[in-house]
Amino acid sequence: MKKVTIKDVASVAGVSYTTVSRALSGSGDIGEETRKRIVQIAREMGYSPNTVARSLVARETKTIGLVVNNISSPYTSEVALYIEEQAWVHGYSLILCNSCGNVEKEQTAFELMTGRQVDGIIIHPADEETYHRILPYTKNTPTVFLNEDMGDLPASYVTIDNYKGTWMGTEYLHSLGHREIVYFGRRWGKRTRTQRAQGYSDACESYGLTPRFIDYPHAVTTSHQAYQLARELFAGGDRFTAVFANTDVMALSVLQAADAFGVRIPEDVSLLGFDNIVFSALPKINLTTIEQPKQAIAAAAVTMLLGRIKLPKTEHRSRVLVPSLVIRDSCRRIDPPREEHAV
Amino acid sequence: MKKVTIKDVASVAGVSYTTVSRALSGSGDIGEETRKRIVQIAREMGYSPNTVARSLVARETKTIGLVVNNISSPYTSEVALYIEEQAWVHGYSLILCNSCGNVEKEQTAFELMTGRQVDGIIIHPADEETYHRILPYTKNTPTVFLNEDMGDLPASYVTIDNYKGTWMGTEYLHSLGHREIVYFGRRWGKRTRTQRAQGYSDACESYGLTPRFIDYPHAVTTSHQAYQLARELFAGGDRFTAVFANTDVMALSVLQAADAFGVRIPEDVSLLGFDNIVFSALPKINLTTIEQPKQAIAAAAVTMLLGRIKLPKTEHRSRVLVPSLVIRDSCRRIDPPREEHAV
DNA sequence: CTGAAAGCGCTAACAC
DNA sequence: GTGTTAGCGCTTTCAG
Repeated sequence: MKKVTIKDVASVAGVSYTTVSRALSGSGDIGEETRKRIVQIAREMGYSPNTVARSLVARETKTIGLVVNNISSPYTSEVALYIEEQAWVHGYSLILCNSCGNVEKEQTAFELMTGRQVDGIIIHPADEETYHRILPYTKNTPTVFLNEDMGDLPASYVTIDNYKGTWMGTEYLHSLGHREIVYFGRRWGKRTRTQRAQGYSDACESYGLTPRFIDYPHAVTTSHQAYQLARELFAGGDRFTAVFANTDVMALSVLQAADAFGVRIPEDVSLLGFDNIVFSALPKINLTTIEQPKQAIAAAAVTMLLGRIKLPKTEHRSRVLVPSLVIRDSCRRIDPPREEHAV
Repeated sequence: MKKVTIKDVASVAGVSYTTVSRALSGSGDIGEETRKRIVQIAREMGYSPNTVARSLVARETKTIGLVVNNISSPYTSEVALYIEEQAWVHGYSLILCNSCGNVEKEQTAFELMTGRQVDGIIIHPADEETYHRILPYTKNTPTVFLNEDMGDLPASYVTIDNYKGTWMGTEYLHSLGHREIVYFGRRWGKRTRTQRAQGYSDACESYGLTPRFIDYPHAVTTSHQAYQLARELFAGGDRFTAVFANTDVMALSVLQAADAFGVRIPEDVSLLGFDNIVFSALPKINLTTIEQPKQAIAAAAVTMLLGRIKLPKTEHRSRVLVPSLVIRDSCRRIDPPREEHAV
């Protein structure tokens, strides 16, 4: 089954293959008569253009790379869906790669993708180190970072205001009368994580509360590991009236552990998540959470990347979208123990 | 920022660019001395091979296309993760495309992907019509169908025994004493769907039960639409003691609707799902379901595709994996109304 | 309006 | 061992 090329069409049509190229790419100077005839013949012969060859001369592949930690994470897969849709609309295809939270694999992914001449890359970085690791590749390939505030680094990114998100969440819990809130699943290594922890921490301070953290040692959230950690939380015997989870997936694990320990949510302890994945809206889950505007994030990332592909020289830009509080049923009002009345 | 090519390296090294090619691709005849020197120079110059050019001559891209209905579906994204991992292990990259359950878009995706010279394609078809629509492309590009029994059609596929799955589920419900089981979310257009419905239907018949179907008119499952349908189910006032949902996502919607109507699961009605997505294991969800071995499916699909890429002439093959029952808490034993005792 | 020729970056015969 | 040459499929000057 040999594939039919432009030359095959040319010889059948009895013209030079240049003419065929022109007829097919619709570029300018060609007789309407011959054009139609060639297009017709090409169709009959089942011709389909070889994009690889075309890319080689055009020096663009109309392909963008997407590297994420884990495509099966609900948050990520939802964003990936929107990114693919946006890319598609603009005539771009997606090459997907899971880094598994591994910086080495991120680097390999960049090597592979730049080798494949992708026009640009969107990366949800695994770690703080990521930036430096992939820096050499970003010199030649426009890159936008997803969900990560790159601060002063020369990098384009779109993210949300994580600091504000956790502040907002803490504020909400405080307004419900909670004074003993533990932050579950703090991690290190990325600004996003630090900022989330910081927003909570600063809010606590401003309300005169003592921040308390449960740190999560692993790079990628797995339900199982988060569940183990949540068990320790409840087994620890510490006092707290609310837990603010670093992500919805973690919150779900807390929910599960609470269930195992006979702790009722929200009667015994309130639970607040972050991300607003679809399953958080489920009945009996009904997780109150901080929403990330996923569709807007995806659209902004694609738009930004396409902009940089067109004008690579432009200064780096950033878009910081705002999260919002989605109130469902996992947090309840309680009577604050001492200082003051609930608002 | 011009990219450095093999020629640049050659001129710096003072050799012909063929030599550089040989040095870099490590193929055979070249002096160990010069090889090392060239590799060194290439590294210093930041050379990175242009895979596009290489693909053009090699006539392979080491890329496989993956087209799915919706990457954000939990089942799909999990399978996609495993597929990407498997592909990666074998040195292949993934081009991802969402068909959104749309046959037109599937066709466009095939056109695009074959144009990009992918070495093969894995497709989770949207519809029965899919096969015929993409047939012309499969002539030149090895294709394996995912999650769809292609029957006698000349096509390679890996799927599970859906018929057995629903039979097994129905049998289980029957064994718990259920005699009025409704099948929620039957759809048309794919064998998979028909087979699921049929397994249930035949099992009912063999147990002397009357099959009852709630049909789902849409192509892609959205929680919202499934929820609406589930509401109608409970609003209808029909009698039933168990519902067997076509997918876990649908089961979750049933759960939600039940909640809204004050119907308790499993006290008032038992609920059985299909797929075993991660969230079904959640506390308070704890959905009993038919498990699809996702990792095995992914591995089989990649293996099969790679096999066909290597030997395209081979006869079409199929792998039909077996589903299994995962018992959790959403189905309970009841006293059968009349005929006989529960086992 | 159409054809000839060059070349995108790389590999693979085939010489030397 | 290394260089020369051709060519993968296509687009794009540049002539005519």
